[in-house]
Amino acid sequence: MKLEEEIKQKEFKSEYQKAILNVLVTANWLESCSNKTLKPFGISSQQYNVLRILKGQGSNAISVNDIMSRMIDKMSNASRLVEKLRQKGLIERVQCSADRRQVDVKITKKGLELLEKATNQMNTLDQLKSKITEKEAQALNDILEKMRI
Amino acid sequence: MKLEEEIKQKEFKSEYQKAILNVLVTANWLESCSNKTLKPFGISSQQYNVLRILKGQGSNAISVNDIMSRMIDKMSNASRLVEKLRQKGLIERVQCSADRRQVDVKITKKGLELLEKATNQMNTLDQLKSKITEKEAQALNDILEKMRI
DNA sequence: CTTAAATATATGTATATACATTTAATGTTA
DNA sequence: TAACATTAAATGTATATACATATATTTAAG
Repeated sequence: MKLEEEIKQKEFKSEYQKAILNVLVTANWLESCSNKTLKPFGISSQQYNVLRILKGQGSNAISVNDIMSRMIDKMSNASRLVEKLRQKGLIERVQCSADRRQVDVKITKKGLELLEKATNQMNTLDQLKSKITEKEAQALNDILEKMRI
Repeated sequence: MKLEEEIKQKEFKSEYQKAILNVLVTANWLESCSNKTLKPFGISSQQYNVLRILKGQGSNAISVNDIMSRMIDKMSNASRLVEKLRQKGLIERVQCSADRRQVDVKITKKGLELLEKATNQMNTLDQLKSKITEKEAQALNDILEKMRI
């Protein structure tokens, strides 16, 4: 969908200004799609992100700090997200014996099951394949990574 | 900055999955830059966005609904944002006489002044020009708009 | 060993989002 | 015109973010 329609603005200063707005609008749109899909599972997209990070660690527990550094959304309240997931029984928290400041976090069986079901419903990725080519996806990645220098 | 470093993930399913993550990470990064710049002015990036929308209307007042439809971030609480801006004296709110459900919102002189100062500090745009070419910006816009179909 | 610095996590506060619901005003239609 | 639907805005609740600060623990320096 055209940016012009999306935010009802007719003119832009430059392609650069459009680029910034387009990135923001697209991220918002993606986030909103995810949240809609995840709602029936009772988790937010941030909580989903944490579960995926934990699954990526296999059976290894990782610290809250590690989770933070792997999150898409900037830091800060990983510990609160982890606590929410614990309350739902989707993760386990154990104080690390080697370093008692640290908390080892691990996904539970229940968490893995929910994650799998949710991931099956997350079809943004498959849909994307029908919208842009692989070359376009690559170009997008290159340009976005240049932006963030 | 490479996505791999940004979220400490070594492998991705596909360029498509990377694309989605890259958009989210970049938006987050942009948002965070804006917030840092705006902090000294005492407004959030959402409030800044509202002020820009109002400035775009020149001396015309527009409704809360109009503001909502022009916002980058999805709807919902435009009325609360407007209230915050009113408390700071940056906008004015007048009940519309033609339709008493509506509220006409207009930026104040103080709001315009703050907006101008803040905009001068928002150098993301200028910085972007040194990072990607205009063609790349165009390509980015095309691809992102295809994504959102 | 003791004190100071650094680290890991948690918490407090203000702000924002999402979604549902409410309230008031306006439109529509039988 | 009365009844119902629609619209504009506001509000309630749960969740998330940003930033600062607090607490506990570990590391480093003297």
